[in-house]
Amino acid sequence: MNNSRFSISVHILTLLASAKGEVLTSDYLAGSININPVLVRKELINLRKHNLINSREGKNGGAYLSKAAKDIRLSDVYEAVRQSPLLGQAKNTPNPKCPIGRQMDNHLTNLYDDAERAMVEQLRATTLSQFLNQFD
Amino acid sequence: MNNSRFSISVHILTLLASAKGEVLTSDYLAGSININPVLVRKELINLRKHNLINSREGKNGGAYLSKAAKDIRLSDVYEAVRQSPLLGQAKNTPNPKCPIGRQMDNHLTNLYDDAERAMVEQLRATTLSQFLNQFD
DNA sequence: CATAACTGTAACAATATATATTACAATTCA
DNA sequence: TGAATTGTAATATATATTGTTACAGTTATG
Repeated sequence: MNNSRFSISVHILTLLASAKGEVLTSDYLAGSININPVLVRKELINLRKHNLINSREGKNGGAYLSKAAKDIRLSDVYEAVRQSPLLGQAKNTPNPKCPIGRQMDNHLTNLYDDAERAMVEQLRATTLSQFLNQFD
Repeated sequence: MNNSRFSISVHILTLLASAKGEVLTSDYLAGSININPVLVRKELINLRKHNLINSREGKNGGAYLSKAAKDIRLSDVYEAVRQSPLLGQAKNTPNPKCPIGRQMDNHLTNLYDDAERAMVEQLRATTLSQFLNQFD
């Protein structure tokens, strides 16, 4: 990952889980997270695309979880916000004339896949419900 | 991590391991990686600080591994370039008035520590020597 | 001992990415 | 119909990454 989208999405989902089915507005969510409401709405759209939340337009609209918090694993959240490999591949293209350089990307990609998989497995161990239960 | 420094450092170390003790110049390394030599020199300084390489100034100068490739684990490289948690904490400070928001950073930090630890353990499984052996 | 080949390092420029803001159409409730 | 809200685009601002230039300091070697 590259930014703080995972943090923001976990924060949103934790708030929704604590709301027990009530809808929360993007303004309310943004107020707790302390970021711009438009960013929250963008994240909500992404989370909805990944079937983690639903939202309602119009007056009394807002967002709510689309399934029970115990059925959402933090790995699901990670996968929803993931856009590029965890360990940043360099932008440059290694020199194809160099026998090491020209194979580097392949081997690094394999290595990164394994490393990222290990991390996702760890995230899979925690459900949203468990995460929420840690809060007082 | 945030950038491609891990990739660059692994690339550098792989080239040095393949050179079997011969020194390589930052210009040569930069040519294989296809980045600016100054960036390579900066990475070399960091790798040296972490006791992975040594370097010699002046004519016929350059860099070389400071220990056997089999004694360098890819987790060592990760730790050398690591500067911030793997999963980016958001820049914003959650609203301290929100009972969820005010505890969020703590719980996220614990979560991230566990996730990152799992990934580092996976990297620890591969030595630089093993990584190099994958190349034709 | 002069010269060429290097590293070390600072200062700065360019580019890319992330985040924030503004604005407003579309939707829904009451 | 009016108020509250999402959805979304366009644009601005901030921050981070990467690249460049320049040059002082170091070392090997003829």
